[in-house]
Amino acid sequence: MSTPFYSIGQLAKLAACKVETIHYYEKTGLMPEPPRTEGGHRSYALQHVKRLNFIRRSRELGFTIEQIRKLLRFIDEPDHYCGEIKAMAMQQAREVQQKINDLERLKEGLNLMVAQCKGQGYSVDDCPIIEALYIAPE
Amino acid sequence: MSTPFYSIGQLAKLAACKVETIHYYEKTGLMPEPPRTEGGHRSYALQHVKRLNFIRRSRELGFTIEQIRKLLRFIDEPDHYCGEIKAMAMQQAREVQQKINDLERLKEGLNLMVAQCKGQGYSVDDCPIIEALYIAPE
DNA sequence: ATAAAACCTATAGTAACTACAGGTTCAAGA
DNA sequence: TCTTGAACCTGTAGTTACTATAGGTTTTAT
Repeated sequence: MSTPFYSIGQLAKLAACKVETIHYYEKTGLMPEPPRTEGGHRSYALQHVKRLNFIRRSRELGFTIEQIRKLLRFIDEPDHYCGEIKAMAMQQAREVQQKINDLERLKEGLNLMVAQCKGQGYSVDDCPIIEALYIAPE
Repeated sequence: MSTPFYSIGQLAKLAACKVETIHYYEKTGLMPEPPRTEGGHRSYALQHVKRLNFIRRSRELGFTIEQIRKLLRFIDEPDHYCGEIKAMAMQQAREVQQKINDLERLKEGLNLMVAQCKGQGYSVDDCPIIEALYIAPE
């Protein structure tokens, strides 16, 4: 079996993120400062791979760094309970729904404009898209 | 009737954006450098109100500054035709749809986690949300 | 005339990274 | 063992679209 230590490049591959991002997470305290080799290279263990995966997947779900910091505190301190984490996930789901609603309205507006636009061959002066955006005050 | 000149503060109110944002748009070339008063204050006319409204509404529809710069070039140069603008609006609609799809998947993931979580009273060790995020390699 | 509100410029800060520059260490082949 | 190239190191600057602050000047209203 191989030793359970990973270079930062290996960690990056295992958790599907970039080396620079790991540096950044370390600087901002999401990832711990790992032990180093003689020469000063970072040396990671399996727990780091797990933690970084957690961070990446949380980012993919739209959590901000600050929210993830909070989630990690819940995990790091063993006296916290699941309720707080559930509440955060529910809140996050609500925010995502809100964003979806906004984008749906936005899409409506765009489609309306596109439908009305005669397209090629007509000058910008007659373009209803421009019209729609260029609302003159009074 | 009043003179058709507006201070930057009045312009900001008429186009529903902040004074600092107008400064920023000027620096980055979206808004032109307007004439000044004796004392050096910016003096705007109706065309500026229209242009700033155009920019704001385009931003609300999710266009980036670079895209708006392009749209404004189409408008500023009288030899362009509506087709290019229609194409940009359609492309934008496609991108918005893509974002909506991504967020829908994300919401699914969150709701699944929330549904499985027993909540209050259970320790973090048993939490399926943590479980779902903390995917161990190997 | 005076004082408050609005304006001016320039710089730094925000989120979450990404991309250098210029140097050091590690791993593999000859 | 030596060498070379890949991977690593630190630190700083750039990205997007603004927002905020500081410290000073002009305008406007009383």
